[in-house]
Amino acid sequence: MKINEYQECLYYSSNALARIMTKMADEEFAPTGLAPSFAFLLMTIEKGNKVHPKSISEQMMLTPSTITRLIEKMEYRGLVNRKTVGKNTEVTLTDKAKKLIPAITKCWNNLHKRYSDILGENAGSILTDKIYAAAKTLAS
Amino acid sequence: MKINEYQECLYYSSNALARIMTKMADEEFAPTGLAPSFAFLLMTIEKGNKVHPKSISEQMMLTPSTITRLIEKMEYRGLVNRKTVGKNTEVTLTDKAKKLIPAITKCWNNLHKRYSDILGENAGSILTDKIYAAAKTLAS
DNA sequence: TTTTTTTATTTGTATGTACAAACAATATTT
DNA sequence: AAATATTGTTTGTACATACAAATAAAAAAA
Repeated sequence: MKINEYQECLYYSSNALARIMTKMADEEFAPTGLAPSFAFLLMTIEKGNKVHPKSISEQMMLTPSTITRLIEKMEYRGLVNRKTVGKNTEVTLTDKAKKLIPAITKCWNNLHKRYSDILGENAGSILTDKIYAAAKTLAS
Repeated sequence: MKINEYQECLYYSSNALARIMTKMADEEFAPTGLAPSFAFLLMTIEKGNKVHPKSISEQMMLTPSTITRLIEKMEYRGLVNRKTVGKNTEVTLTDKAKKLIPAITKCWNNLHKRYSDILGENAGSILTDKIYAAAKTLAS
């Protein structure tokens, strides 16, 4: 089966949407002073206990090296701590970061509201599900 | 409406899918020696005439500055020519690039086949449509 | 117990993309 | 015609992400 137009290409469309969503997320998370991936990192650490880069990487669907880089920066900003235990690294939130969590959650909800208002709550939710399912399927 | 999991977030899901698709596209376009965005740039120029960065930027849904950067690199590699006409820039393919077009098209079809085989031809196509539509809606 | 393999993490380096500002040309208003 | 605004393009700079290689620890096999 041949394709003729970009919009019929999943590489093209998914990247286009991702860029738009990233911009929107940048704007919505701006009040926290964090780019969205950092906010997600903090949320991921907050959610779990005994949080290691490997598991963060799986949850966030980013490579381990990217996680290391994110953690480095958050450590530098005094938002996470790192403790090496054998070959593992345990990552925890600092108090400063814990205080940020409510603001992050709020921004996250605002982001959700912003695109839901445009796409429709239901349509947005279904689309998100389908995209996630496709990502999972294609990743394996 | 509150969300609790990443997979319910369109920013998260769309970026996850985009990363996977980018990797897949990198692999499929590798035989051409071009990263997918360069291949798309060449296809865009080939499709039109009197091709200016502005219109390329609209078709590819990338910013003008990104297009300038892509063009620069392709010019350096002898694949496109640039001619300044007033405040506009006319971009054209070199013969070397024209000879590449069939291989690019082939890779593009391979990419399409690869994810269609996993997602199903129809499901993939519908998903792509919906993603594209959402991108367009959110961009305006 | 030594050797080999696997796993987790980090480091060096590269790339795609964007924003903001600069520049340059055209169009509009006065 | 001069002044102003708009438009198209490029440049300086920054950032998120990844790959491949290096390191280090743990697990499995010999």
